[in-house]
Amino acid sequence: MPEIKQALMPTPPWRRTDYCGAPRAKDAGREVALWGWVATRRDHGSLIFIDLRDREGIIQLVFNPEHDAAAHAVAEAARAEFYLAVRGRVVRRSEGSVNAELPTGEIEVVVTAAEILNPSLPPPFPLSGAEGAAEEVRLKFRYLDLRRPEMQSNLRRRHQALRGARAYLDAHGFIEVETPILFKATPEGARDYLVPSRVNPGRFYALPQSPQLLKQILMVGGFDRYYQIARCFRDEDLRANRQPEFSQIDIEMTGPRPEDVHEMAEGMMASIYQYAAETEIERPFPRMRYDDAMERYGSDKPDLRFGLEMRNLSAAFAGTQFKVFAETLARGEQIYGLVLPAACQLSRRELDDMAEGLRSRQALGLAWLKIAPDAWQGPIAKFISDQERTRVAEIAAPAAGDTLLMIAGARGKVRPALGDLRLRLGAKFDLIDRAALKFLWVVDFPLFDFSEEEKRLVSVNHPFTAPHPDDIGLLDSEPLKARALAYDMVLNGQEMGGGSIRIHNAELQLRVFELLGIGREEAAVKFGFLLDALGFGAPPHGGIAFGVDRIAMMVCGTDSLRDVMAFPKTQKAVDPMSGAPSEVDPRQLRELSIRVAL
RNA sequence: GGGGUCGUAGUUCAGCCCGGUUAGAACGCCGGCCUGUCACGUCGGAAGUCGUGGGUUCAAAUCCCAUCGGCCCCGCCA
Repeated sequence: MPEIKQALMPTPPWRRTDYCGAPRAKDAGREVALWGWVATRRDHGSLIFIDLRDREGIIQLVFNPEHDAAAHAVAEAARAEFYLAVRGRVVRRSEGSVNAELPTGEIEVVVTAAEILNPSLPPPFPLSGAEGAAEEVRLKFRYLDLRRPEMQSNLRRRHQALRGARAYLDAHGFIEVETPILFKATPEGARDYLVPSRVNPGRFYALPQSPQLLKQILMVGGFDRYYQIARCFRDEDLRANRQPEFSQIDIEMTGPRPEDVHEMAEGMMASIYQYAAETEIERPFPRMRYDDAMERYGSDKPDLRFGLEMRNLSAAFAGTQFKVFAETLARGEQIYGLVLPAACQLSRRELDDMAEGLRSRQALGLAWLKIAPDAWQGPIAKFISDQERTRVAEIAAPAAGDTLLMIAGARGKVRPALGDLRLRLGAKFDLIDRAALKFLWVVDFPLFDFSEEEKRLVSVNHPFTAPHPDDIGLLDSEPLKARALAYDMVLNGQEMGGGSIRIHNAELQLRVFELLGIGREEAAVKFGFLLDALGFGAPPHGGIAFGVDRIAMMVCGTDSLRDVMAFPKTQKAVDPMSGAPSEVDPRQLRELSIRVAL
């Protein structure tokens, strides 16, 4: 079997001159040598066509037994996903046999020599055509999945996005510095992945959740402008857009104001979109205060691709006869509503389902009114006075045929709930402009939130975030009212990145730790190196970090992170291809002084 | 930890409600024929622990319970 002999050879019998996807009509007459996988094979008995595929595309090969019997024999033996080397001449296809679907469709290669460099088992799922195959199978045979043009294109766009980021950052004086993967466990934030230290029995490294502290220390270390495409690890449950390990474009600058970070980040994002999508994006991005985002969209990452803005209707219902609203207001709670335009009609059933969902999940009531010119309609219409209608109309301006949806309850619950409803309605009625790129900055985040679980203040961002200069006085009196110098970049309702100006003064940092319930001693043990560093002339600094995977999802237009990562894990954080995580040899555990208690 | 949903040839799915002979289809695979196809065509063939375990029943892919796994979501996570 001549094909087996060639398959044992470590290198191909001839060099490649072109990628399969490269030749065009102008190459007619050229002798080319190609390597690639058999995408499809059409055997006419004597004449055989093979579509050969590599990363650049697909080209049609013609095997005619009258030209070369040996090459033809190879084509006869070849099957899907065999890796072939061929030589031949590029020829123009005859009129009428041109394939307009293929970029190479005006030409074909008449093969004069062919070798099977390696045969293939029949692929366990079809690589062309349908998206059909179950994700588990795709992940198990990821090397085959990655050959698919769609995955090839996604990972290349991701590569281009990173090129765009690097090009911009390089041009603006940022220095790429690598930081350790074996780092120190941190008490705040997500669960850490731990790595035992063999030479220090009983001690553990943690994989970094982000290089946050290290990049701050690089500022103290004088690098002035730093960036890194950093791998980050968080041991939390997975989602369609969340993997346990992911990448960030991590950036830190000495001495910026928030606006300086914004300008830089917008420039970088523009560069990313140029490289990865050949798209110009509009700058500067609008800015929205956190309070406004919550008030109008019920979210700290509002999707501005459609309207359906929320309004606080509490004032309109002061003194109302409608018992539920009256009780809500008496408790000091709020009524928020949004107007669904006449074009979007919800059936009674749909409204009831929505109401039921809100009641069971969040213990919130949904009320609705259909707007008719005179009398509004709905189960609660009879409780609504003329005066209330007038006042609601002033605030929310509904038109005839519209539906007014209202949720009553504590502000902290109502706004996100209505915001969530807004998103579902936007999707349901297809109000979202798919082509739009709606960037914005959300600014003036609160510095702290109160954790009901832990009965203490927690950082909204992280404990190193600087308070707004106007609010430093509030730290002592009303810390929950203090704003942070923090900002998120949001695109189409997705958080692309977030950052802040950091605390660069050890005293202020200790004060913030204290408010978070971290005493001086604990701070010294856990963050001593940071506090020490801040004590040696640490310059003011701040920065931002972007989710590379989410950026890749946006430029590829996919909903699943797994489509833009080469080797993602399943929801159970398993890699079906390698079988990780796996059990290990008892000897390895002994060396690490680890005993497993299940 | 919780909710939803799916699991049947290599793949995608039908059959399941309403239990009843040999569990079907398409694609793929194997073999034959075919010199202009491009999802080639055409003739024939092989291929299934119905996720796993238990239960109900004369009889289970089908009904019940448990369990494992994929996906989506809540919690968790910036």
